[in-house]
Amino acid sequence: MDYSYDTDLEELCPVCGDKVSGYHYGLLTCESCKGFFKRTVQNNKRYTCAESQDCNIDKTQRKRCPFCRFQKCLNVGMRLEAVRADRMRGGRNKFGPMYKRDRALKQQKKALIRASGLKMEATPPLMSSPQPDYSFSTALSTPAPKNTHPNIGTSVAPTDYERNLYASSSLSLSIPIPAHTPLPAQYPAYPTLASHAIKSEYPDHYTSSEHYTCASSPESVPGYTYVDQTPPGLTVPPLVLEFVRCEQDELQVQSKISAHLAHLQQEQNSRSERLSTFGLMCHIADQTLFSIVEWARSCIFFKELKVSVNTIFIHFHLLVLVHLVLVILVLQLKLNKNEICFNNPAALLSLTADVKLLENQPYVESMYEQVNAALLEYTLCAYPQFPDRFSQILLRFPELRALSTQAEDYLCYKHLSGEVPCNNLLIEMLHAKRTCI
DNA sequence: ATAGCCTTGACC
DNA sequence: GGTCAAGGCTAT
Repeated sequence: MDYSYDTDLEELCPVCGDKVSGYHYGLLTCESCKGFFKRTVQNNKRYTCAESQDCNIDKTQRKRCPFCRFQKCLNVGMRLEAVRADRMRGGRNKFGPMYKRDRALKQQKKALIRASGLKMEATPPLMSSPQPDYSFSTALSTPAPKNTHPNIGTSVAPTDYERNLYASSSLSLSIPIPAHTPLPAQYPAYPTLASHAIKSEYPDHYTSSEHYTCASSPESVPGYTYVDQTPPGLTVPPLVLEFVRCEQDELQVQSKISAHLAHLQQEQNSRSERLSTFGLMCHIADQTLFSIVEWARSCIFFKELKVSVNTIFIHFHLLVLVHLVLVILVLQLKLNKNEICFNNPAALLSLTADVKLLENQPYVESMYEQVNAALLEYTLCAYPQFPDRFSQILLRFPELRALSTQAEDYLCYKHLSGEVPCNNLLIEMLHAKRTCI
């Protein structure tokens, strides 16, 4: 296996693909995009796009359209609030711990992949499949998903980006999904620094308003403080490795959610009829849904599934709920990062048991078995002192499903009483599922 | 206006 | 005292 691509990819600026020079305004970017972002925010610049606001931003073309470049900066998660209103130089900001943690996670991931790569060269994978045609090694013959930065090479406004998730030719839904709640065509009219509408780093009293800290502030990432350490000398099953590999960049997911929340907050402040807390949560759940769809698009299982993936997407709203419940699981069971990787595939595959019209049932079943086998192998190796860890984890899935069903019913009820925001994707998927099954 | 290099300063 | 992300400076 060739891991150099993954390693190299982490060195690329998510905005233009140039060489990364360090963490700037919330994430790893190149020096030029750092400067561009700083100039734009500090000088409160306004740009317009001469084309259709979807210009491609790469190293050679980044100068051509500052509008789309700035839009992309925001889309990938660069933080307005990291630009200092008082222009104070030097020192450290509140993102310090987040950078540190991200670095540690990247290091862990790299070490895990490298160590397993060396091991796999020496010894063949332990796993065997009852149906060789569907075995993981076969699946891997397709290029493994390597792009952890789905936005690279594209410059899309949130609306376009979200629409693109469903317009993809290979993975589009067979059911019509109406356009998502429209976000402004212009890039979010970010508040001016002078107005202090953005919580700035300094002086610290701006922090009295918690509007822009939300869930993604470095000190509040509940549940996702993984209890990791893969024991030295452990042979990690290739499937686990694959999940670790196709996991999305956590910092970017956080940044995107944060940017979305900031945007919602701004909308809340400007619109006359404000959303209820429940309405806001629906928006946030939608955002999570996009993350999961993104994950699925890069996951080997779904690349292989091809046709029946449409059916499975319909179940994604359940996964959003599963995700929320997972936070509780993490706290209760102290799952480590490698086990967390099983959440999406395992939960998803177990949920597909409900799908009556699954076109490729044997493949799904085979994958489900492989996911379980890999998890079993991993838990036995990593926790020999807790032989029932595997069954403990597995036992939680019925609970998750039960909770998902409850949440689904609640969502339906809320929908019927008109409390779900228009064009909510969760609802659309719920409808699609009911008409499909 | 851009982007590469320089200076600064809180935190380890 | 070293690190490294802030802001600053300045050729292009």
